[in-house]
Amino acid sequence: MDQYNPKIIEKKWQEEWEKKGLSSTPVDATRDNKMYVLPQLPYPSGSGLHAGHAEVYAACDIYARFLRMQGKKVLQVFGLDSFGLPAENYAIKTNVHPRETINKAGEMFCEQVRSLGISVDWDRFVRSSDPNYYQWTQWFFLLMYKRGLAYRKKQSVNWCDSCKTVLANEQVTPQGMCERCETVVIQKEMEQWYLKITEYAERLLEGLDRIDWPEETKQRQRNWIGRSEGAEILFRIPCGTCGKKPVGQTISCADDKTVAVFTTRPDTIFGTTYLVLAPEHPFIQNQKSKIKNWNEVQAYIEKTGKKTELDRQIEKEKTGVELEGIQAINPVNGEGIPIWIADYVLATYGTGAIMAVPAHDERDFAFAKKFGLKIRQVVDPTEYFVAVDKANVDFKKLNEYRKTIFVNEIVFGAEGQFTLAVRNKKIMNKIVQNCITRGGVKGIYSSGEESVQDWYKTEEEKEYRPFLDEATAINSDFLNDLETKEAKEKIIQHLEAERMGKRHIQYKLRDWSVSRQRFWGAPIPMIYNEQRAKNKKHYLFLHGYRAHGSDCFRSWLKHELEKQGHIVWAEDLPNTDKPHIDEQVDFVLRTADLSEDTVIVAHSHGGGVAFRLLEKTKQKIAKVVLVDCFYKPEFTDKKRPDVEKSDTWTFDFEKIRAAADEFVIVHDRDEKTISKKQAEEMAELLGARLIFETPQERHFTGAKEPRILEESLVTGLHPVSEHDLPVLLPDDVDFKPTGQSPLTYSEEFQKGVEEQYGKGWKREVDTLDTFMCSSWYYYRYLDPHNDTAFASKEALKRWMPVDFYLGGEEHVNGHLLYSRFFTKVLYDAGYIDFDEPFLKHRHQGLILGEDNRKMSKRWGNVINPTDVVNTFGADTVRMYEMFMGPLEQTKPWSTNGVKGVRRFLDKVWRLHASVVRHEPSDSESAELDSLVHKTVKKVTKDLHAMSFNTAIAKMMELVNAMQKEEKICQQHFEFILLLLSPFVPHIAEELWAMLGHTTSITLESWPVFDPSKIVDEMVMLVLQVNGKMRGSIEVGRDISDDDAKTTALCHPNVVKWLGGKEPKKIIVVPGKLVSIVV
RNA sequence: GCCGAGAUGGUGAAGCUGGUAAACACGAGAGACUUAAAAUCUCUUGCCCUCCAGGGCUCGCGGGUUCGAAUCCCGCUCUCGGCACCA
Repeated sequence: MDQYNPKIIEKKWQEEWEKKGLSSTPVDATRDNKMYVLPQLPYPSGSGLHAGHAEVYAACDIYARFLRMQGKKVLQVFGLDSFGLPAENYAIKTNVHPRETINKAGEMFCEQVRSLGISVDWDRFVRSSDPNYYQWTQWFFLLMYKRGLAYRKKQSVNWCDSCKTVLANEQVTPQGMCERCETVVIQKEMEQWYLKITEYAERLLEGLDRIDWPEETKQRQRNWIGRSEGAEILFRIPCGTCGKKPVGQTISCADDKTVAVFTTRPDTIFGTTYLVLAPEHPFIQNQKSKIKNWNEVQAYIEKTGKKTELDRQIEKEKTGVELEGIQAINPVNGEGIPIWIADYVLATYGTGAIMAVPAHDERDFAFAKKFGLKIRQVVDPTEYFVAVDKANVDFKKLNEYRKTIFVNEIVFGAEGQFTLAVRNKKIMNKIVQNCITRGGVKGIYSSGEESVQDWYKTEEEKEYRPFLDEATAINSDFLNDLETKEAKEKIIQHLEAERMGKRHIQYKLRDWSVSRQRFWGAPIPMIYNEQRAKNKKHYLFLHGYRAHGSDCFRSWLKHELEKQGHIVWAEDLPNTDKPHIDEQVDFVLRTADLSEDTVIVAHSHGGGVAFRLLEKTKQKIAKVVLVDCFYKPEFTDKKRPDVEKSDTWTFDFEKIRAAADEFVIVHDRDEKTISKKQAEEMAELLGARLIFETPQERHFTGAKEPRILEESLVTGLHPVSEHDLPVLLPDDVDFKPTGQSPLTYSEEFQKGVEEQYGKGWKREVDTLDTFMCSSWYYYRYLDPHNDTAFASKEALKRWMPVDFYLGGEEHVNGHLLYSRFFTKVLYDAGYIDFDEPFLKHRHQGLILGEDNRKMSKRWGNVINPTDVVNTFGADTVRMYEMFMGPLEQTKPWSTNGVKGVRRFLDKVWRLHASVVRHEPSDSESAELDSLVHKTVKKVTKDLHAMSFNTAIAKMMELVNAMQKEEKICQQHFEFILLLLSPFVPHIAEELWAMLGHTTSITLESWPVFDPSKIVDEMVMLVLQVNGKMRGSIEVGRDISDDDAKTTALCHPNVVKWLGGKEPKKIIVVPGKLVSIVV
């Protein structure tokens, strides 16, 4: 017989499988029998496949093959994440087009992956840089835009000066470096596209509880999202000239300003002794004229602005400058307090301003101490002590308490004596009642008492440190004596009633910046018209039922817009109490002019007026913003007796749609009168951008809503029509980085845009972050050739969600979070009926070099899996990587280990020579028969649990046992081949064929064990005397407990160790042991 | 500083809801086959005392619960990962 030669058989079977289409996706999959196995999308780097990739593909493939044999309909596909920086950087160096580089690298990568023998459906292969792929990446961007989740904003961003691009927060290392090139990242003010992932913060948190992911990974996402509960509180800054002092809501002077702060401890507001603003806070520039030490302030702002993230970390000493000449008023007691700016307050978190409570916050304390600011305690820092005997404490209960509350435990004094120190008198009493038994309490003291002070505080500790715990409020007026929890509740209610603050939940998560000033990515499918954006606009405000031109947000907005030089028309419409839209439209047409720079802002009932107006006019206008509008009255006549009947509200939406460049619908998320559904319908009719918002006041009835109006009033910006996708990457591009997007200089790129959209319109020249490509690729696998949708409804329903996803830990707060976000957006938009993409997710462990260091060219310890495939065979590589240790664990490579696995496969090969055709009972021991069935059981269980290493160990055990037999029956050999086939498909297939089979082993069913054969007739009973093992006996499986006891007591070793004493107690664990206590 | 994961032979690691710690593999040692080497096969291999028999010790450290703890509880040490002036 021939030698085992993987080089020949592996190639042979790979071709055979492909020819027969054995890895094609089954057509008869249903939601119940399907399994979607997903290896993470790789970037095909020039260095090719590395050991970690091989681990992922091997593990997924073993699992997929196993599932197929179990009758599941498996989808397994492979693709490439082929947009991105490395190819572009290479292009800059060599002037070779990135498409060429990446296609070449991709082909090589695919070749390497194929050589591992993985059973993926190659017909569904996708590449994110192919136009029929990125067309849909662009489609997702438009979906986000239409739903108000994509917006453009100028703000400070992470800039890598070497890559010449903006980076997402997720792409900046903790040291403040660019993830890719390790250049120090700087902050730069730039206009950028963002995706509003923050909108989904709460749902991204909530969804984590429903998915099977590593607990650690979920925790990391929770931390990254960073939810804190607290309050936003308004502090008034009086004008300083009129001399009046505002208290709470009372407005003393029209020139008073307010600054909002966020705090998680609103209960400590009476301890606020100063405010601190971030140096970038816009309020500061606003107050330039009033700040007496402006030069000093400005110098400080400049100095801190130049600091990099890194500098900020190194510098621990607090710095800051007081804003002289102004002060803030504490809304709860009217006290005037100083305002400082300092860079320990971050502009990007909360409101960029804090109320400083130095007595109860370490950072504020350090700052106050340095600058000599007042410190006022408002939470009682007293510790209460209970002196007791250790023996009298019920530690179990005490530990229960310690899980939830602050209990300090200090041992001191004579032996066995100690005290409990508790921060809170009520809780202390509870502990005394519940946790201290028998002898009871020797005494109760508080830290105020002199005798106690020496017990627990050294001289050094007696000095005040900020006390951060939750306890009882003091020096706090109406909050006094309340516990922190109650005090928080009360102060929030108070502030809300006074309109000086509100409950607020703050997240650390920030919106995802997706623009890149790079060439090799999907173009952002937007067009802009600079002139239109700059033009002075003519705003037309159309108010609602029973309202006036100056009502709700409009008076504030009018003021703002006029300040910017725009013209605002905001007249009262006739008959606001009994509105008729035709009459109102006539009035508008008589008194206002429409032009191509007109923007209509309509509220509520005003929407009807806007629609009729657009029907009647021939003038095309720039934009229509519909705030909480409706296009047909939904309420009954009883509720709104004076509003026209719905039959007069019929509109020609085609005409309306043609009358304006763009429509935006802003809708109160919680609005009851006008349903969300109507807003969605209207958006569909108008092709409008739909932004759901939580206004500060219901139905946008009064408060300023700057964020949303800023975003919805923008003009000169358009999405590319869906039918015009993809926006193709042009070829005439100079890659050299200039800080401007390379697409800026492409003529080809802008060709035809003006013809189609009008003069002055141009394409957006930035490209999308590659993470956008990889946020949805698992949907494209379902239906990769579809050119009418990213995937058909039918395919989505059949295959999603992903049943098993294997990928790297480095993507926890990037790719994995973004993918969940995309999926939730698709769910909201009605494309899918689930909102978590990956049901079960695991990370492969990092594979280290043989020297236990990270594989790196620098150490010369890189293992190229393809080399190993060439020397030992793909089967060996697959099996070795699984045998190294648990899938999720970091583990070092060992060439000797590889040899060991190859040795094992050689052994299996040689086993074939001993195979004879007969029944198991004819020649072999019953033990081997039993071991075969036990192995089937164990391997099946381990594969379900992804414990590949132990499954392999068990199979090795079986093979070792088989090897000792002179002859083995064919049936047994087939069992082991079937078990091995997911791991080492090539050799299994070859041996299977050598047995005379003409069909592929991959089409066989997974073996089933016979439960009667895995039960041993005789079992070992372990004998213990006083908990120590003293011997063992072999007994029948069905021995009774009494018989077991009797037999055990007769055992010579037991007799010896009993030493003639009478057993006090005998414990029998059936089938396992007898434990005798004397 | 905060959050998380982990620590078992010379090495990678097994060890189920507490019940013979070290399965499987690597490495090492001895032997068989061979002129020799490679390959293969057999045996030994946690540590200590001992010719053997046998005994003692051992899962990072210290306690506790239990007839019995690698496993459960408490405290500590160290290693690795994440976050970090997030109010």
